[in-house]
Amino acid sequence: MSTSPKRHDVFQAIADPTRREILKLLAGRELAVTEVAEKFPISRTAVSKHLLILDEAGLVESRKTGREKRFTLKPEPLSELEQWLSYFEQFWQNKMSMLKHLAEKKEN
Amino acid sequence: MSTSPKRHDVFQAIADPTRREILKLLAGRELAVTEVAEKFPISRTAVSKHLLILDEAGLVESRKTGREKRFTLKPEPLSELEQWLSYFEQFWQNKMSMLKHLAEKKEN
DNA sequence: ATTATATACAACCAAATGGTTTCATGTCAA
DNA sequence: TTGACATGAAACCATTTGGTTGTATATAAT
Repeated sequence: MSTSPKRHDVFQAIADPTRREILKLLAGRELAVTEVAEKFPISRTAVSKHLLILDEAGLVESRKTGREKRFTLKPEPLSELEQWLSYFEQFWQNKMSMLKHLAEKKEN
Repeated sequence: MSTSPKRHDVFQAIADPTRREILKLLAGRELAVTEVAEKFPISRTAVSKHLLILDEAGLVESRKTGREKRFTLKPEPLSELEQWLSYFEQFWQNKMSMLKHLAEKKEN
């Protein structure tokens, strides 16, 4: 009845860089498996597996329309991450060290 | 010269539940490998490996005093996570769904 | 000097992970 | 209805992961 059997949690789901990219791709727009796969150098099957893992973590939602299955981001489970993170904020006594660290990363 | 060769990033580092627990343990206090290992059902060697991975991700700092090596939390790299998360906040259009999701988890 | 403690290092192992290719099936278009 | 397209599913593979045990070495404590 509930969603997927949840063999993967949010922390595992976002551990993989490809999956993190997929999430960004699906943020806002709805894409079919093939459309997602086009953006990556790996096979459609591999992308499909990543989508399954993201689905198990509740991070994406899918809808079958005709022969394709279209996915969108479902950001809610990220709250668990946010919650986890919030615990550590108290140990960032001086937020400066964090800001400095942030400034050091040019990358997104 | 920089810290460790960083074969592991923050996302991978926090993917494992044992490592997440270790981080909480080290938040605030400084513990030696053996002291950390005592809190887990796994071997000291296994814990030591987890500490190495956390170190590679820059999430802990160690200091050798006599025959022991004492670790503490170094939360700064968590900013990368926070940064990553912040991107998705815009897709949480109504924060209610997030709060609802948070409310559903009794667990910490 | 001897023993106990704290850690490191190496070898090994089973299971999980991230990928592939191949084949089957359902759906759309000519 | 025949072919093209989108996906699913299975089998397989190499590497990584999370763990183990055993051995070595440095530091304390007796």
